[in-house]
Amino acid sequence: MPSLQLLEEYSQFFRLLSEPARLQLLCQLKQGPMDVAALIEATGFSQSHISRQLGQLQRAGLVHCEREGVRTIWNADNALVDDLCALVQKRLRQRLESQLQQLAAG
Amino acid sequence: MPSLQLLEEYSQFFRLLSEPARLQLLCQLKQGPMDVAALIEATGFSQSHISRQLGQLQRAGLVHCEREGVRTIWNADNALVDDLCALVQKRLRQRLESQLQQLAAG
DNA sequence: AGCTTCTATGAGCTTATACGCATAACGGCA
DNA sequence: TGCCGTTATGCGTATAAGCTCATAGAAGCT
Repeated sequence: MPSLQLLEEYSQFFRLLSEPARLQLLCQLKQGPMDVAALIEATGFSQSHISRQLGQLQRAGLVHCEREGVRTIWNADNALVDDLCALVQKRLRQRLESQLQQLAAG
Repeated sequence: MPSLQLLEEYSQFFRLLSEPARLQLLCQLKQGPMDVAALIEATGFSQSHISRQLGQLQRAGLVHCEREGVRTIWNADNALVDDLCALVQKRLRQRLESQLQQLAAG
């Protein structure tokens, strides 16, 4: 069994992804590098909120930024989140299909 | 890009895994079916706490239970969490190795 | 240097939830 | 039916974190 410390690290990582706002920012950045103004436009979040969430994602190494003059251009870094989401999506689909079958059978 | 609703579902799922206690319970059950008394013994959590966390995992379809007389025997249901944790572990290792290299290079 | 624009952060409010205590609900047994 | 052991749940508390407002910090321009 994984150590408690490792479980703690896993859970911290999953916690990052447990916030829709952060997932949404990640997905936006997957489309391509963007500055904060574009993220505000795309998501409707406040500037400070976006800044904080990006900070968390950055500390986890999921995004990085390059300063371009006065603007900060943010990039998504890693395919991991896509893979994780794909697995979860597959699971969600399976569950719904299973529920559908039960409904049909009942 | 995934819809906001789908992102919400992803995040709810990740939130389940964002609590060390739940991950720990899942890992224990991966070892084999157990009743609540055994889980209390193994984790040190209170009975009510365990009951609630198992309830959440059950609603997500990650565990299920069979009543055996007065006891409830719990089982882990799905390999998904193992896969997710494996991916995250790989990522954590990569990051640590990268930091190590930077330290050596600096 | 002073002004403007863009981003990061401290302070505070609010909500969500983990966690324990007490107790209710439920199943088995005499 | 009454009692006991096991699990679920209402309630209260504490803490973590999202979110906003205001403001500080940083970068470019004149």
